[in-house]
Amino acid sequence: MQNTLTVQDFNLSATLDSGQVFGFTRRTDQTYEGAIFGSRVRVFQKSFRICVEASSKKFTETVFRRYFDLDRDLNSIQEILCEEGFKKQLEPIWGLRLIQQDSWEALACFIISSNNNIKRIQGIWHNLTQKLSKSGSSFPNPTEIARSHERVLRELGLGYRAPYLLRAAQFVSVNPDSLQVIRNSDYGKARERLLRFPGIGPKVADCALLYGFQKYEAFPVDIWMLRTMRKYYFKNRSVTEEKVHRFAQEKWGSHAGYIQQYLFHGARMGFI
DNA sequence: GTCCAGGGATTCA
DNA sequence: TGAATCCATGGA
Repeated sequence: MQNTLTVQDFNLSATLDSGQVFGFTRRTDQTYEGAIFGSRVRVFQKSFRICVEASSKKFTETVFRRYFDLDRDLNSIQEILCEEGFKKQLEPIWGLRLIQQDSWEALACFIISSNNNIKRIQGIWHNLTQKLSKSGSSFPNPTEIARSHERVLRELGLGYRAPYLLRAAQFVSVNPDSLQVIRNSDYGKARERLLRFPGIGPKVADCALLYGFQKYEAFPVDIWMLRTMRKYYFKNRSVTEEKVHRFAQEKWGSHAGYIQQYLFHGARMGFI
């Protein structure tokens, strides 16, 4: 499949560089290669035009638009950023969108993400994909990881997170409908379920829920968000992650996830 | 050598 | 309850 489509309020590089997905490699300034639901894709943006090349015929424009959340109206997000006084500073990343990625991939990647950095997580993504997935080009499914061993996962760079990922993979491969159950639950219930897994705490759960289960109330608080929220909403006083989380939930509700993504990426880029 | 990274579990006070 | 400590690993 090769296609060109017209987009509004979409920023490909901000979307793919904002730490929500780890399987994309930047080839040129605006060209990325990666895997979307099992298809290899190459994506290129030039202003309002997107060019997509995919290895599979099953990969359609509809799939692309859903994956990049392109049918969402971002006006309400823009209004909030404006009210909060971030509009001007975050102009360079305007059009950043939350990817609707595969539930298992998001869950697995954010188990790996704990006390880790984005570059290493990307490296581990590629190691797992090359060594454990049948295709060698898209993220291994739960069964493929469950068949592996803790020792192998450690060799691929997971460190102490290896048993966490292994146990999650084993659980999901034995209970194949468990992800769908979480998807069908409301945010609070879904969060409770994820928190029962070893290696999944509040932050990892919120990332998985936001990126992999489309729970837009989720508000992951990592070290960057803690610093940023302290700076703008807590007069630089020390606050707990839990308090920041509660604050954002009450303030932004179902928009919290999107606001978090703009603040997180904006802070990492040095814009705020 | 030391610090840090999209944290979480365990131990200790 | 809340604060310290440990956990693998690689880049800065």
